[in-house]
Amino acid sequence: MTEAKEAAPAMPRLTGALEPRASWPATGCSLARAIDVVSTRSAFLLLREAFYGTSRFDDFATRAGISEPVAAARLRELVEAGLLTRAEYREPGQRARLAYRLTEKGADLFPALAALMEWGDRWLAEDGGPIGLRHRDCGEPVAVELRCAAGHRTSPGELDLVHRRR
Amino acid sequence: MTEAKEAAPAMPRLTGALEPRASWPATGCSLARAIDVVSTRSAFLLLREAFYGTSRFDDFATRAGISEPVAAARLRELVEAGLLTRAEYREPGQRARLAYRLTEKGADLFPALAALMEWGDRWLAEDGGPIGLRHRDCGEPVAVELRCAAGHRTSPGELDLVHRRR
DNA sequence: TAGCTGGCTTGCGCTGCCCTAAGTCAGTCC
DNA sequence: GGACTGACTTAGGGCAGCGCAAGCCAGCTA
Repeated sequence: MTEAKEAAPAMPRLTGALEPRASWPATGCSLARAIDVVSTRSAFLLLREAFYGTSRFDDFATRAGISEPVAAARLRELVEAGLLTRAEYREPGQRARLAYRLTEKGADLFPALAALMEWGDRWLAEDGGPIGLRHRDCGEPVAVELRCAAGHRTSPGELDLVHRRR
Repeated sequence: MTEAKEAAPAMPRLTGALEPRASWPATGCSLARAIDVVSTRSAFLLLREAFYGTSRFDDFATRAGISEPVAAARLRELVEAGLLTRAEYREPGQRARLAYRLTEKGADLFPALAALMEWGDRWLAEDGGPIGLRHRDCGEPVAVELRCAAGHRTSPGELDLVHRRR
């Protein structure tokens, strides 16, 4: 809540057929499609728990802090969307249970969740947030970065948006 | 919809006070807080347009493909949350208009949106998605990466989750 | 002064997300 | 064979997000 003397952050630049913005519709936008898959708060929280290693129905509901009907509905949707799989497993002397596990498609959302969490740590938490990521091999903190294929670390202002051939 | 012979992707590991997961609640989770700020589809789409350089009310509504009442409500919320600012500007001979611009806080969400878009490109688009990011200086494509402070590129399976001192 | 335009607001009704509370059902444990 | 547990489903109701269709107002243009 400091006084905003905003220095208008630099943004990506539209290039080629994308310029001006008014000349094209955003149909087929991959961001919109991604949001259609994980739009709800409950879906995000269930995925968070999946990344924390949760696999059982009741654990998902209580740890994500959502009701069982919502957990059931959302887990079903995430399975249908291919982000989770249900696998039967049986501990000795126990009856068969269902475990929900991330598929490769679901696991590949990790950077997006990590980026959101990092933003929340930076802008919404008083103390930097309760949970951090560390590289196991070297113990250093891990952050989300935008890098080009040549290895340069980039900021949004250094980027061009390009229209891919279709 | 291929047959799932999933090889269970490696996930981050809980360490220290975070292990086992059942021993702590996720109160104060930065991901949950971030989602509370930008939970709705319309908020994401408006932010997308802000990153594309849109600044006027009508343009936001039509380019994001949402109705004006929703655009008005969501823009107001995003301003209140500090992601956008309203600035009056006047072109010569025109009356004053309002421009919505990203604040530093809003602009800092770019990696998260880029990560979601990248995921959508990879898993939901047939052809890799309509829009790509390039590094202006070298022309190389840009991707979201998880890197530790020592510069190592990491995958989720190489990460530890740690509890930050409070 | 009358019209036009940008930037909204208001009033509807629909749908979807979410909650609580209660019920179901299969398999184990005692 | 009765209780228990995990994994759900069903029922009922509230509220939020959304679209459509109007309406409103300030300032500029004619």
